[in-house]
Amino acid sequence: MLKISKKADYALMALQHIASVQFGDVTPGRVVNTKEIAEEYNIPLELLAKVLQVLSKQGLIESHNGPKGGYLLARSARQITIAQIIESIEGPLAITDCSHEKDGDFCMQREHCNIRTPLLKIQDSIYQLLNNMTLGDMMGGTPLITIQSPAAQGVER
Amino acid sequence: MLKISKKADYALMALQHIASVQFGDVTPGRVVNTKEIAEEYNIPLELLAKVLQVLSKQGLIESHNGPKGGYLLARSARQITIAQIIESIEGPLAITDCSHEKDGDFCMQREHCNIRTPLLKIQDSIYQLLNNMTLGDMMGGTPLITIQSPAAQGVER
DNA sequence: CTTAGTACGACCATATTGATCGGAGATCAT
DNA sequence: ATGATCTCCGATCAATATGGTCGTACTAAG
Repeated sequence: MLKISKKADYALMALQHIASVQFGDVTPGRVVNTKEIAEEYNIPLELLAKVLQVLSKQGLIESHNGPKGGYLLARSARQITIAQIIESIEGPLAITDCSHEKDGDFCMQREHCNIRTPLLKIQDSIYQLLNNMTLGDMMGGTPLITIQSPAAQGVER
Repeated sequence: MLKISKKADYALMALQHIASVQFGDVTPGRVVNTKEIAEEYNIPLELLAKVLQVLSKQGLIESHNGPKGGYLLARSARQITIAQIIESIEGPLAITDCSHEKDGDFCMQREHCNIRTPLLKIQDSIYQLLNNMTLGDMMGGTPLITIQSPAAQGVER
């Protein structure tokens, strides 16, 4: 059903939370630890920890060790796109198996496959969609998302 | 990774094939049986059969029993959208679990969930994308996707 | 040097999906 | 009518992905 995984969900929630604390009015610049997020959103602590580790390794957030430690956004919320977040957790967007096939690495039906090209177009459109929306947009502040999907420029129907 | 299932893949291939036979130059109007499609695209016969049965039950194709039997599109290729095909097989498009929650049927983190609204916007955009492309578009060699700039206007929190 | 936190890797349980098997019911040709 | 060919339908199995857990090591602040 084209679902995104729970881990990715958790990643989005966590990043939204971190961003809102970091740029919020109350305690701006404060680091946020795993436990705080887990409790706020009822996310299993250990699982969330792993998600945050991945995000950290991917360079979306910075980790600070030790007591009083926690996580911080690595860049501005406007510079983190939804696509980046989801791909950090789930790997490259691939609507269909043959999306990133190298030469000589075909699926069984590739030979006469008639749907690869259109599917890749669709995939590209979805990617544009996700990549044109940032964490900043998600937070309400000033929602400026502009989607001009390139794949969409086709003829009208 | 936002992947669509193999069954849905098969459904798309099969429908594309049926459509191209039905409206092709060679033997227009001919019915197509399961075996022919399975062999052409290297799809496991039994699995494809089940997929076609579902498509038939969903009213996308008509089945004709007995020898010389097979399948026909139930309507014109331009009236069958990619969204309809995929949803026939995979059920309603749901990018996230809470997409179609009824009242009182919350996910654990719904209470403080901060990402539901933006995700629903994204989902809607993807749906538009899939619903604006038809089987007919897929065949014409020039797939014309039309997105009407969707999602993220005014994500309020 | 103790404590509170992250980092990391191995691990299990369950759900989903892909795929298979067996038979029942139609339909057409002969 | 009868058999061959086809769809129809339900049950089942295997593989994979996913969600979730555990234990331990490492780091930094007090």
